[in-house]
Amino acid sequence: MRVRCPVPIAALLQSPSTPARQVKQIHAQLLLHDHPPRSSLFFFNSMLLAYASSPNPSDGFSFFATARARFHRPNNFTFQFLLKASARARSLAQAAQVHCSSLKLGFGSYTFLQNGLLKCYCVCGRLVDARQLFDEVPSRDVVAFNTIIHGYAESGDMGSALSLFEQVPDPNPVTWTTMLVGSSAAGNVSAARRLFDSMPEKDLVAWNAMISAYVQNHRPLEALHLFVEMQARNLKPNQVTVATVLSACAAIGALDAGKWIHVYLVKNKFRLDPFLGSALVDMYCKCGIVHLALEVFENLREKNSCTWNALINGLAMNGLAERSLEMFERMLLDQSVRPDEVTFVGVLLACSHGGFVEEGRKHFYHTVKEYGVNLLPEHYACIVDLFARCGLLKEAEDIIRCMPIPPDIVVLRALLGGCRLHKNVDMAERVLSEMEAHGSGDYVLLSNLYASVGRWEDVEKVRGIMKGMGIKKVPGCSSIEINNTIHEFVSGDRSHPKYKEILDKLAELGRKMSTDGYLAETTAALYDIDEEEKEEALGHHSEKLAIGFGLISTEPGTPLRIVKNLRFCNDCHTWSGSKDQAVIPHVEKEKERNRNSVPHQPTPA
DNA sequence: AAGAGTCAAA
Repeated sequence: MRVRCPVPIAALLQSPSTPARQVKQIHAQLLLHDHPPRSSLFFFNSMLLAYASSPNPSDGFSFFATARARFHRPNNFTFQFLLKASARARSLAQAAQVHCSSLKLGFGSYTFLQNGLLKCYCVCGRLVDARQLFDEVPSRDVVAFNTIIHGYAESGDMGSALSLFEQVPDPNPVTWTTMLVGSSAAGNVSAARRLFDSMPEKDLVAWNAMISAYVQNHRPLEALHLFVEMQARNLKPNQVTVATVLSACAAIGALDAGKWIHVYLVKNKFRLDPFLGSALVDMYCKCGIVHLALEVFENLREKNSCTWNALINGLAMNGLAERSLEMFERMLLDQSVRPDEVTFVGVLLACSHGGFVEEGRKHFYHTVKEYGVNLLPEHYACIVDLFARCGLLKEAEDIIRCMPIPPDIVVLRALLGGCRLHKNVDMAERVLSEMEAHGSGDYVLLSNLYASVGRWEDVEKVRGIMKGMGIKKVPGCSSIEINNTIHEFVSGDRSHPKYKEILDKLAELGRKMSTDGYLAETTAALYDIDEEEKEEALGHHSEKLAIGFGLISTEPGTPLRIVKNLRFCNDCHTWSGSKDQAVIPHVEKEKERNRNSVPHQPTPA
């Protein structure tokens, strides 16, 4: 590459899509060619910006240090980009140094630099210092407000965020969106929605933020509603919109909607970046269509660890343990990605589903360390589940005793499940008393265990305790997609306008999946049988993961429902449905909303 | 030439 024509190179450096490798090439070229000092500052600033925006922002500092002479007299842009590098590298020390030099050269009153420093304080979690700077600066523009409001929101201090928000003289869409996202992160979707509705002008980012707020708060149906509304208003979705909506489809198991998005983004020539690729792979896996997930994955030009993780976890979730582990092997061969915590959740899950004790042991004790991955509660849950399921109850319990973090309820439940499976009453009682210390126990499981070893008196005792505590079987909820429309359905609700169609669809899906497990699930859904009968019907399949339809338990007090995407969770030994079913804190509000259907655009031919 | 807000995997 020649450095004869400077302007395109500057443009190249400023473009976020220029790969880091190319930046380095340009860097080398720039150093080779001796530019006249007057024009070179511009290019060196551009280089600096490119480094500051790269995945390794601290390269900016080394570049600045080695090429210091070329920056003969740094200007405000130089400092601006150095501050950007400091913020992205989360380096307060660098920021302070840059700030000092900028003061010496007389840039103290530059608003861009003040805001840059403010940003550094915020991303480093120094909200008190940030606030002090903010209060001292005479020229606070809206960017300064947005920056510190974002800082407060990120740190969970919505009170301070709100009080500043009320002082912004002229809030812009960025200000509103910052508040919206903060409210959403605090779990306050209705506040987020109020902000969204109050925004004088909503741009695409604001729509994306609101859609995302719904997804992140386990309300994917409303996310899809909003997406439809957005299109009705002729707003063109972008990559971000599409990735968010795909995750909503994945969460609710909306396959047709997900396919529609897939067609949409191909037709509109969206670049399949790792974000979109991962979202597609995940959506197809969660909808149980593994071959489409694989097809998308193999055709992706860019993959990152999330993409690999989506597939490895997706295969494991779908019970394809060997394929999942094969993919993991392939990932290890790919030099451009490294396995992380999430990868190993998938790997251990696969071992657990496949009953691969040796392989699980190897990964848990060795591979994880090889790649410097921290063991999370999820990893412990998987390995304990694997051992406990295979009858290695002692080893499973030993792992729990040696955990550097206190065992959570999920790990204990995994062990308890093994106790039940292998009829170890003593250990079960021990585990259960520990679970009670966490404020929860699994009495249904204990009662089943007593029953399985014929200790009927104990069964009665446990049932008595359950009755006394008001514990009863809790109902579930579901959604189902028929003709591009998602219906929410309460199991056994024969007055549902689509009752007949829903039953037909369930039967059709049962036939399509055509394995005993799925059929049993379908049957359970059709006849509205209870948990115990379902377990009977499922037989040995209840030990495996199943994706289909069935009954699900969620919050006490909500009606029994059919759930789509039903799967058996090895970690917690419970049946669960789509993510949004897991948390339903808005029972009252949900009654107010029209929850029966989501219209979707017809799938293009 | 640049600063603030939105996206994927458990």
